[in-house]
Amino acid sequence: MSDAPGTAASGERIALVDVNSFYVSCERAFDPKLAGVPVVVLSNNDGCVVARSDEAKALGIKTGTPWFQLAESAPQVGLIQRSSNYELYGDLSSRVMELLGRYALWQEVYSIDESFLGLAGTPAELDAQGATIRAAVARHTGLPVCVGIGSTKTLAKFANRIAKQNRHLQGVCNLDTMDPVVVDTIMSRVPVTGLWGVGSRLGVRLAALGIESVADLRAADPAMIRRKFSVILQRTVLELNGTSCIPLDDERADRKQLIFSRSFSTPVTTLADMRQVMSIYAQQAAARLEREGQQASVLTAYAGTSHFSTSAASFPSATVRLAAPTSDPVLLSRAAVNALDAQVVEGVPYTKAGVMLSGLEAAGAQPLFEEFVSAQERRNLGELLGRVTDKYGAASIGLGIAGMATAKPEWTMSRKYSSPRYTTEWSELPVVKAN
DNA sequence: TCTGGGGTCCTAGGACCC
DNA sequence: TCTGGGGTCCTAGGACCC
Repeated sequence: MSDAPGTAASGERIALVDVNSFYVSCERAFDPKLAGVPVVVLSNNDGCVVARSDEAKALGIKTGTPWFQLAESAPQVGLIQRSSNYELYGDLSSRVMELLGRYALWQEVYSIDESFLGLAGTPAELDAQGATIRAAVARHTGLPVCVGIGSTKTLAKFANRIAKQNRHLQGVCNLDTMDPVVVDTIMSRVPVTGLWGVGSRLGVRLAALGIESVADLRAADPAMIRRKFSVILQRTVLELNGTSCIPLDDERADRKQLIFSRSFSTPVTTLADMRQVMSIYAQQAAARLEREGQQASVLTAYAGTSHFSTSAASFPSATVRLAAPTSDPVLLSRAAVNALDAQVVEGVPYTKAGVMLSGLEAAGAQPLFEEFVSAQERRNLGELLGRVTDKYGAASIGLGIAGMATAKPEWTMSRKYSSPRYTTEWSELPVVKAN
């Protein structure tokens, strides 16, 4: 088992470390007023709840709740809201990840607030390592983490969930040092949809077979699961039984697609405005592509009306294959604008739009042809735009109809409750006073 | 009035080729 | 009425994740 490809070596265990209520914890790390009170962080456009403090959870607030439904009663219940501040979260994330890496044999950063770590030692030593990691992150970043330890990724994820839900474990759950009878009991109480990889759709289909708890799925026949569901769910069954089959991804593969998508603060109803949207979004996407050293060969431009609107729905979308892989903002912008032109209907209230780039590959290959500008000049232009926007913000420079630095278009995203960029902007550094 | 954004993987089916 | 058998590539859709 432990010698199979992609599994932890003998004696090794997998830890899953994640930050509790990550976005809320980031806000709290810089604003003491937020400690101990219900706090929610909102999605772009201050649309809906994406992170909740324990106190907010205790108020019964669910992830995805639209802010407008909470706004009125918020002052009465003492609920505080923040717009999402991705610069802050991204910066704290990299600090946490760097720190975690110091304690591990290997590390796979799984998301903005989660990392798998390879640990070695006796079960008791692993308990101690978990506590050490937790204390170190708290001391260096002010963020609370939980640590789940198991012999497979799925079990580590499960252990992490147990650590979060049971205060007395003090943030660390090691399945190897728990009484197996207790583990069985917990597994028979946790619904199968609480597992990594089992969502609500699978939950319904599994329930029809009488598989409702984690323990039920662990006891299921892997071959039957494979037949009736998929290899993915079969892997989950095997992993629950201690056989590692989800490979480690310590080398982050290049991404395969890139999406720049936003909802508007006010609907876009004219073709002229939509052209501007497409131009700006495509340039944003191009800038990311440039930063990652990649090129795209396929572009999809899309827009849509509100899913909550009662008037006729409209979801125009067009995909174009580019003449050659590119990260050139000029070409991508032109492609995006042209792609959607024929499908956008004047007068329809579009509430969101996006540009998706796919067929990505590493940059470096020479373009197959040149138009008016040489490839080298184009590269320089893309890099220049990237450098300027990195330094002065996305609105500081743009091509053609996207160059609107003086008047921000009315539809641009709103973030009314944003905290300062404490760690990434000199002028917004927190000020500490000692008395 | 007001409801996010960004990814991955697997599977089935069609186009096309020999 | 009979009307092969593969293989590959691509895409759309479904499901999941944070």
